Amino acid sequence: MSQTFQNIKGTFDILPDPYTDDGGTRIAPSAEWRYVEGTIRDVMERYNFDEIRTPILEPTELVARGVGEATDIVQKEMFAFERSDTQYVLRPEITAPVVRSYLQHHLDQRGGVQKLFYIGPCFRAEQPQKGRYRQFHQFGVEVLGTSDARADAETVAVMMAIYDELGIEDMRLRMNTLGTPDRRDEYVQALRDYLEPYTEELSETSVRRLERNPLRVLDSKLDHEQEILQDAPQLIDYVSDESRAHYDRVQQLLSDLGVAYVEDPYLVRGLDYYTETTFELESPDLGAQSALAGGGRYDRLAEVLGSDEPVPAIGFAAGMERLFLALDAAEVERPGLPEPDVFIAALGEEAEQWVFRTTQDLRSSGLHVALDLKGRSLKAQMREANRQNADYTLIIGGNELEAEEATVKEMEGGEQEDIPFAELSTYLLDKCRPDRA
RNA sequence: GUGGGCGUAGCUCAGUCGGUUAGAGCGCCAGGUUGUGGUCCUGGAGGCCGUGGGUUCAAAUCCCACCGCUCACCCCA
Repeated sequence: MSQTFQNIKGTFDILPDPYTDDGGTRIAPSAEWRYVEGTIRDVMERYNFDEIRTPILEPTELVARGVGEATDIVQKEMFAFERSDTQYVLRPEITAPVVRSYLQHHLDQRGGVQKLFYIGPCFRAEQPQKGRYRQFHQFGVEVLGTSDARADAETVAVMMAIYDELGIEDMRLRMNTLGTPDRRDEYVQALRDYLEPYTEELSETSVRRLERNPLRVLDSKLDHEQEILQDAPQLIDYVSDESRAHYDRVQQLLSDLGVAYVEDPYLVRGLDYYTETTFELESPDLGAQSALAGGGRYDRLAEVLGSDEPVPAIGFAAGMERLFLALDAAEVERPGLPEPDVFIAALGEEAEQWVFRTTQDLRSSGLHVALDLKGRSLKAQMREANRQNADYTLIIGGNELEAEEATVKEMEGGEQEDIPFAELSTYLLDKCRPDRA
């Protein structure tokens, strides 16, 4: 290999053409990213979400609080650094930044409920492995300023709509409620009491979790632990009547919308500011990395971030890389490179000059026009036109300049006709872009 | 941090009981009469065989070290 630079480990370049990275993952071409992002934006717009863009750089403290001091993310998996006594972090997720922005700019004063969506890169410092990058890309929404069950339902609905719109069908939506922190404490106590006698049989991980983050024990993937958990107390039996009613309402709304889901009492989140509804979307096609998106209510986060007033809120976050895996698995058709309407081939210096100028004119009129920039032979220019899949190729040489007519070749069939220079743009627009003609 | 795998052309990969000038397919470039693409034919460019050291008459091939990449474990917003 040569001595040039390499991209940072765990990052990847998005190129005009698709390729396979060293880990064997297909990296989608830029046109596909554009298409997918465009579709996400379209659906978001239809659901009346407004875009928010926050900096990639945030104060470390914001993320530490927003994600939870005790979590591994904050402990060791963030890109954090110091400069002139300020602690910076490359954001590992976008919920805390959005809430920060909401509070900072008093977005509640825009009136009504704030329905925001975002899409952009995030960072983790963890060891990269297959499909898990240090720079990855997320999209999601945050609905701030209401605890109404309809906000929960709309959040789930817009998430589902995006995957539907993109043509991903094999999905499973799991839902649960966490209730409120006070009731959860009671539940955690009950869970601890229940698991106490089994301590010997639990894995190291689970014992550690039982200490630090007891709800996550429910996440265990070990069969024998799942057996133990079979008869464990259920969170749902501990939540308040209000929480229960909220959850029922959310479920009813989703059913009304025709959104299918399964209840999963073991779907949990560890931190206190997560409340009430929680959900996760997974695709069985993806094996181990099946989670496409997840979210839930975080009615206490704003206060954790310093707000005097609580800001009830719910959102979801989803990974772009995962989404592409799902699109690949589902063999969903995506657009390729944009192809030129017209390639203009020039023969000789005089023609080159005319072509260069005319190219600009045709572009101004709305056509996608390509030309040779290397002074190559006509044959090479034709080859190039073919490679780029141009619909038409114009051939301009001495004869054409003399007659003031372009030789216009329709590439698929190969027929040629002469079109007077004066009529060129009308002719081509009519053929290639009837909507703009 | 721990364990495994892999580094040969732009890409995918052959080639290792050590032995002429290191190969294929694809891609790229150029020709196959004057100014015409795709298919076909011909030719060409492009490699410090990851780096450094060692063994040997001789190393892509054997040995050692290093570097890089990668997968898995841990963890997962």
